[in-house]
Amino acid sequence: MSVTEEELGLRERKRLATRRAIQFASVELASERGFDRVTVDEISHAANVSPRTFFNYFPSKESAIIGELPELPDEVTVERFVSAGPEEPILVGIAELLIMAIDDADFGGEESGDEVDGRGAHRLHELRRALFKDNPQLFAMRISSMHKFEDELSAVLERRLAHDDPELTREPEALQRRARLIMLVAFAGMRHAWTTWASRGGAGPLASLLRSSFAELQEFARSTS
Amino acid sequence: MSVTEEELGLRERKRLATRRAIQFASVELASERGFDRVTVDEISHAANVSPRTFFNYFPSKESAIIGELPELPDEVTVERFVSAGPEEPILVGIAELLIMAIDDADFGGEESGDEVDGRGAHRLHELRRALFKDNPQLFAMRISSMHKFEDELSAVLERRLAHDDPELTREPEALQRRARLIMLVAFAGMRHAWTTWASRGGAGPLASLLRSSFAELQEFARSTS
DNA sequence: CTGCAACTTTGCATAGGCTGCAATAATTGA
DNA sequence: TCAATTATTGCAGCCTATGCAAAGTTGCAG
Repeated sequence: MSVTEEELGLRERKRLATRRAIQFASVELASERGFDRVTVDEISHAANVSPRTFFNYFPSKESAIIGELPELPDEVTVERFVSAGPEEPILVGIAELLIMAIDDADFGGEESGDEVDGRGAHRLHELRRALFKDNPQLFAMRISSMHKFEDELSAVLERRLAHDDPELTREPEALQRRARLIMLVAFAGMRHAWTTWASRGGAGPLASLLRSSFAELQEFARSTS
Repeated sequence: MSVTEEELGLRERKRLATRRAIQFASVELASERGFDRVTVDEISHAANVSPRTFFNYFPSKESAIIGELPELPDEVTVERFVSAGPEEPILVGIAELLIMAIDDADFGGEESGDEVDGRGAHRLHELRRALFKDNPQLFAMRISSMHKFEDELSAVLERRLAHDDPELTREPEALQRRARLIMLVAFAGMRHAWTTWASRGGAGPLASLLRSSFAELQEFARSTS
């Protein structure tokens, strides 16, 4: 039961609607014509706002298209991951974190569509996925825009590593480096999942492909050590 | 003994010189003022060319700053990697390939500076390294511009995997996916090395940090399997 | 329900990246 | 030395993006 859009004043509801209208227009036009054959003017016109207003909502054309950035799940879930213990394979845990982080509708599985909430949101996500499938450069842009998320994930991994082996906290630098390395490997897994998904024409839920990629990662780790 | 700049006509030598002048001006001005507080006009002026000429040499301001893209070493070296055999740890081999690919001066160790060839090239590389150290975003740009290299490396890894285990060629798709996964992990290692380098203030040769990062990668692989 | 405060939308002006085109200039090879 | 090739440049123009101030909305207290 998401809180979105219930109990909001007219002002905020309008804002939400405008935001979505712009995103929708962006993604739809980019799907039809390609990212750089659409102008902000055209998008704004399709969304019934002035070009200037477009830039009040998004800092760049790109950002209107690539969608919301991932966010770590709630602290309870994070804490469960952190304290899962050293026996629990870390890659599996990370995969689940990522699946949650990257927003069900965008990345995910079932999607019970009866919520009034996500009227257009669902369709927007589908369009965006199709767009990304045909434009790897957009996926690359999306990845590049995740610096903040990278740092957050890195911090969580640090907690996990410290919890698994308290010894490590005696060398904070090494701990941090290790966390960052694992974060980068996780991102490699994410990119891999996406590549696989795209090369198969976008069939199947991304979430399960992500699990597969992380399994292959595990397998590679085994074979190389 | 590099072939560069020997036995070239006046025309090509001028072209080379102009190219370097532009790169130098770009990097120097960006160091002083930051990437987006320098205009192409200013760079062009500093390099004594018209702004229009700037864009005859580089497709974007960015590309003048980030420098040449990495290239795989010669086929002999690549073939040695491909046929190293399954007992040879693949990550070590990849690390050496990367070190060669990313251009000694840019990434590397000693650099015997007595070549007449790299008069300004050496200083340019140093400046660029310093610039990258303080601007992680530029390093990110550089990484993003390596799509072609990613594919090349992926192809080499495919050959290596097929050579190590000919069975794999019976499932070309799986082979390709595996190669790509390893390539992405290798890039993770590269980013990690660079992060470490930058966070330590740019001390020490990048090549050895790359080896360290790949060793940590190996260590992580062992610990997680 | 009125009117003020807070916020949003918009137009306008401007900077800066980037491209096509056509004129001019330099280099090369015969 | 001349003609072909290639390089440089200016110019006009399109597009993204930002600051600023005017005009329009919404929300809320009286």
